[in-house]
Amino acid sequence: MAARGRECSIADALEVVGERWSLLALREVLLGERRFNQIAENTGASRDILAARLRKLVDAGVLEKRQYEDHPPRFEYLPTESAKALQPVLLGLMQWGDRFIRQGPPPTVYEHDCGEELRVNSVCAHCGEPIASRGLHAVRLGAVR
Amino acid sequence: MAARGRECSIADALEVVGERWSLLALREVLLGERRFNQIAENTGASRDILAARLRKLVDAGVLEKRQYEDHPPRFEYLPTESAKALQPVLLGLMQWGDRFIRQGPPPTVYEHDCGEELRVNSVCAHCGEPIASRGLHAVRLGAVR
DNA sequence: CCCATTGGGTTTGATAACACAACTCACTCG
DNA sequence: CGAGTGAGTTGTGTTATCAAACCCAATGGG
Repeated sequence: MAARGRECSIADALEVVGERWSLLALREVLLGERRFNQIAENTGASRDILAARLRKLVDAGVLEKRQYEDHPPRFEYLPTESAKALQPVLLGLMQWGDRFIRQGPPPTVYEHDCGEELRVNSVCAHCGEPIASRGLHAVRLGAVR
Repeated sequence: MAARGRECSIADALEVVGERWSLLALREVLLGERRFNQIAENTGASRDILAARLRKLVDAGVLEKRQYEDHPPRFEYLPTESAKALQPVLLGLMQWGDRFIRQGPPPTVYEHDCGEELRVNSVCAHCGEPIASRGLHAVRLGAVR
């Protein structure tokens, strides 16, 4: 698709999860939904598009499609390591939506195993300091094609 | 648009930044690009779509459009607090792309003010532990409309 | 003066993505 | 036998996206 523009892993990531419904389908799988009909209902995606998106996510290794019944054939979608690694991004997006887009209280609340309501903090893996826009700068950039 | 599906801030967030080019335009603004032509070239977006996306981001309060010259009128796009708050999400997406989608070395590298190459860690704001998929569970969910 | 260039878009016409409902297939259950 | 479930696919429109061309105001060079 987009063969132009800056070479960038954000762009690459969006090739896989950047289409409408992809991230919402992923949200449902990470919430524990595994079946096509449930994912369709909970996201609101139309069935044909959802089928295409799930196929793409499976092809990209984000989901695993597993047959859990032979007669009749029935399938479920499971999160891979790749999907689980994306969960903090989803949570970050959710928190951003809670704060800057939504009006009213957050519709979805998570609890961390420490017992408290979850709020995600993004910190530098080296020094542990929270990441702020002005505390970082790009030292190498992808070339613009 | 999507009036159906689970009530969810991820879905709300995607209404604003979920379309193709929105996040890439935001990436450029956060990298310091401010002018329409530069953003168009660096993302690869076509000019009409980019104009629509930028308008939407401005309307949603993610970017600020400022006139920096009167004759002829010239504009620049600046990141608001909302945009800056989204940067950790962008970085998370970039890191995920680096690790699970890309082959080869990361095209873009950031440095944190602590002097080290930036890697983002998502931790629980309360206990400071890294967030793993199995260390959390939803305690309240948005209703499915 | 005349022409090209820059900046910031809008218009146009073709192509691709999407939405919605209906349909299929392979069963199971009452 | 008929209804229901699960997991899609097919058919038919509508909408969005794309690339290229165009517009306008000003500025710079010959």
